[in-house]
Amino acid sequence: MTPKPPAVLPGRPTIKMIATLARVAPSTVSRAINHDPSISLRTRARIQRIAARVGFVPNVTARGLVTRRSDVVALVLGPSQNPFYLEMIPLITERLALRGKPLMIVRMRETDRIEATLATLARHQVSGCLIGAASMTPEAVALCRRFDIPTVMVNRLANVEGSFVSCNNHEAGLQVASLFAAEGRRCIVYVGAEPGKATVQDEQREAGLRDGALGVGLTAPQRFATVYSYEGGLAAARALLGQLPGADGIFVANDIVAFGVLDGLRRAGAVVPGQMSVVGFDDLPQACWLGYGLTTVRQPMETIVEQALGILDRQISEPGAPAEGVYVSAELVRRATTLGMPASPT
Amino acid sequence: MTPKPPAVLPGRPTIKMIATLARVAPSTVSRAINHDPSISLRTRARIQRIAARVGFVPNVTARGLVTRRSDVVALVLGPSQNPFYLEMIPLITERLALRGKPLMIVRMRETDRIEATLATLARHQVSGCLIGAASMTPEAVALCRRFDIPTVMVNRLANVEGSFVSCNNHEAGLQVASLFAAEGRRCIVYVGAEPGKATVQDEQREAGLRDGALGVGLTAPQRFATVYSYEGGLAAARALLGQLPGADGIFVANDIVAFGVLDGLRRAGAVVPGQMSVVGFDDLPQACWLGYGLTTVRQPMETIVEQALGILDRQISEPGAPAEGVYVSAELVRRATTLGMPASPT
DNA sequence: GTGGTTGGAGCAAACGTTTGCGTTAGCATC
DNA sequence: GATGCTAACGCAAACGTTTGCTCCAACCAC
Repeated sequence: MTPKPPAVLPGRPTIKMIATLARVAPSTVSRAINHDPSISLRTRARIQRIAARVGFVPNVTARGLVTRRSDVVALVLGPSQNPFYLEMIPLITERLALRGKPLMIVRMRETDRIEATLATLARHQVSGCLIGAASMTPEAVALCRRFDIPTVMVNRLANVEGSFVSCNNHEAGLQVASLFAAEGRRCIVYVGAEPGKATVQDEQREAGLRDGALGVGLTAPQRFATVYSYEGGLAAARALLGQLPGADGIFVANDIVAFGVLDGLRRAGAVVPGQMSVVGFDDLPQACWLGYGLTTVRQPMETIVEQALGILDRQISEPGAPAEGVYVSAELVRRATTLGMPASPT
Repeated sequence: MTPKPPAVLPGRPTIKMIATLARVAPSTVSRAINHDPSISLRTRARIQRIAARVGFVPNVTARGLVTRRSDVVALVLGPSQNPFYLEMIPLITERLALRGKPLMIVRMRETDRIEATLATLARHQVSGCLIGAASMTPEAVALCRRFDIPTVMVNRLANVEGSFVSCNNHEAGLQVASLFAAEGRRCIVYVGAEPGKATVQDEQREAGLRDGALGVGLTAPQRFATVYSYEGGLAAARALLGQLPGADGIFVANDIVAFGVLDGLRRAGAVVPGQMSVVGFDDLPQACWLGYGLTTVRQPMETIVEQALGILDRQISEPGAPAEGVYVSAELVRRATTLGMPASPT
């Protein structure tokens, strides 16, 4: 009957309600809330007081409509089983919380195309996007530009333009090679991804190992391919012992596989590190558990995340900013699966 | 000079552009895209063809403004170190992807109040919310209602109203007790959270263990408190061996602590399971690694997630729906840290 | 031929903010 | 006492969708 009651009280408080309550214009409320200096401190304080009293919560959806930003940062993950990327999530959310931004996770299944995934991000007007375990294509990069989504690839390299932050895989490979050499290892192998699934990272790690090995007069390390999982590591260990019994130094592309390799070797009776050294990559929390003590290349996750978000910040604040690429250096952490640990105190 | 060029081509395609392209009204485009049956199949197809051709991506921000929904589901996590909740993320994102919804992660730090966190969700108009490792308060529940955010607590119980899905912790405790009894254990202990940090879940697990133990004539299990981490487990093992050397059956509140307990026991020379049984909770992937072989209570994560999302679906589609609570039953997975494994074939 | 139905599409008003400009009052300047 | 300046605020038009109506033909039964 009554076409519409004025409705000043019901539902969630909006800027308009506060405006009428404070007897100012909605625009003034908006500016007051956003600390616009062109509003006098008196009114600003008064409005903020009222806003707090009625429990006002700004609607970012409405804001996003006009600013074309949602304050949300997306992390796109591939189907990878590697817990490294999961471990990154708490860190990212924490750092983002400092900026008042939430994190949106988008996971790609094996069959999903990155282009479709980016469309999802575009729908939600994310203000930035981190590419985790997933690969960019030149078309995807174009889409990002078209949709105006600042993007940085974290820990992924690809032969495409764009910002990235990655650790120096080649250098890490060199370090591992020289560790093996210092231990007197003669027959080095690299355990990596199956053909066609190797990323640029993998290749660089392997290349580093190879270059390092050749540099000290060793033969080029043989390559064993396996699926990236604990079970894949078990299988790799079996294959390796069967096909190359003389192997005495193993560099595994990531920790999760390395744990499998280690357990596989032990089950087969191989003595680590006496007979054989094992080095992983990532430094997952489990690496320092007593049962493993895995020597591994530590990716400085905090630094990586910090840098990635920093780049994103810049790309967001000045849209035309050029792409940035930064390498952070990885650190070899020596534990029980290689020789020569400095004698432990006591 | 010219006040504004018609601008039919630039920027991201909108419903209006498609409307002019197809010579229909914007509303018709909207309905066509959303499969509204009141649009003839001919026009619908024609519009969809055009939309696809120009690469139209609907703007959920604009939609959210009117529908007051964003299609985003939030998962709020506490500061817990337990990887169980991280493992849940891929599963949730996958299931949500089927529904075309992305996942937003909101992490609470130790000092954050859940009420503030919910405000964040309200800003973003999330259409639903899963409470993971974090505790609800009655005020928080009220806020959810006020903000109209359907909420389900997953794997968390609290003495508040609201939907939840949880595994039957008490029953699991009983199972563990009877396993210990069948093994002839006499001195059972429970390793749980520090005082004040125990959740209802913890208490139920412990209560189940106690009830089971008393039921078969054992004394009530002693309780050891520790921080929920691997290192906490190590410490608990040390304390336990020192204070209660006669202990022969340990039920640990979760796997991550159990791994620490196990390693701590081994380091101290205790023989597992000969001298002592160890049972964990969660069935993390590491539990079946060769180095551990942890007997543990498996939380059926798939079922839990499926149920939680199902409840959420219902709460979203019919806003007034009553709260639902479902218990799923946990399954004891016997491995190497308890006796009596069925003889392995071969 | 009339009146009633109905399928298909358009109109226009929201939804809650932001923001470029326009307006006002107060004050100092000459 | 006009003029100019500035600080403080109001107006109104966006932003891209959705949705309750209205409207118009075309069809049906009588």
